[in-house]
Amino acid sequence: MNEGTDATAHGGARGSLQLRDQLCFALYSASRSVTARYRPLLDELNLTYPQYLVMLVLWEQDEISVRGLGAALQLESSTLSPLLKRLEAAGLVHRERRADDERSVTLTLTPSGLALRDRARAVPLAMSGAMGLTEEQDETVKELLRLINDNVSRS
Amino acid sequence: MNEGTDATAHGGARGSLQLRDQLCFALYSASRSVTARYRPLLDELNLTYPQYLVMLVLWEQDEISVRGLGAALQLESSTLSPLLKRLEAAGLVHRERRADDERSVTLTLTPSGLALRDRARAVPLAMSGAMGLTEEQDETVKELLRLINDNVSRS
DNA sequence: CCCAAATGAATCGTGCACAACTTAGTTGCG
DNA sequence: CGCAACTAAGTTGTGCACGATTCATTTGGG
Repeated sequence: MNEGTDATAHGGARGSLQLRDQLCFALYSASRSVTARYRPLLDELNLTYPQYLVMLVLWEQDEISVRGLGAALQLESSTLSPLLKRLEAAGLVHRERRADDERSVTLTLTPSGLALRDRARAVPLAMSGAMGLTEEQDETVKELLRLINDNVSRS
Repeated sequence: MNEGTDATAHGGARGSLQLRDQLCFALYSASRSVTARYRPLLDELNLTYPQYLVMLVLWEQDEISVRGLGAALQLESSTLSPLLKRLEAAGLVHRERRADDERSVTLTLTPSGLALRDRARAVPLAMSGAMGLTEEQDETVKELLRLINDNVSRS
């Protein structure tokens, strides 16, 4: 009814200002919903969602620099430094300046951090169930999200 | 090579702890990239990304309660209250207690807030270009994101 | 060798998100 | 009517995100 006021209101929603047409909102909204759904699972592990992502990286590749972690997660040191301090305070991660380059800090898992991996194994499957996508939909959306990420990050 | 340690390492990635297999990370990561890409566009309008979303709602439906806005954006009053104060301070939004229910606050656009709509028209199209999806991919990913959102929010 | 540029991490300030709580106002039931 | 349950906003505390800046260290060119 109010489409007359929109420049491109003829089905193609690319230039619309309507919230429901915006891919960005679908993305923002789904991301927050998913994070919220993770929360109770991660509470069991005493991790926040970004902390969980950091642990995923470390479980995959122990001994990594803050810089390398930032590259993997696309996060700045200004985000990671305080987060890593909290993980260190929780006894999951050890931080140490590199002997051969004092600018760099090497992250390693403590025994406790390594052990947490076993308790975390149930998390991805539980979440996959909550999302309720078929294997094919799951792959499709992951591919499209990575495409968006690549296109938008480029330049 | 380290797939032997994963419970379900045979192609199906549903239960993997590897970062690149996680839909949640693709989602989180794409969402942040897209928001970052919006930033310079929205700086022109002196809006943050969540503020822009609030303005989208108000441009679509002027006169809405904080509660209604929260329902539209799936955000709590604890997030919206300070954000709306900033929009009011910027002279874009007017807040007023309802006469017939003093608990409720009605939001309306100021002339300046209404005028901003014209300057915002270019934003969605510019972003659509930056994301670089075909019309079909755009629709597909929006549908799947809404499906995820629905499934994950349910219960 | 020296010093300017570059690099890696951390710090600071602003603005979300959200849980837990508070305050004020409304409603409905005995 | 009276008051307990409920509702709408707002406040507080914690933890991201990120730009801008700082600090220590390393590197490379003259």
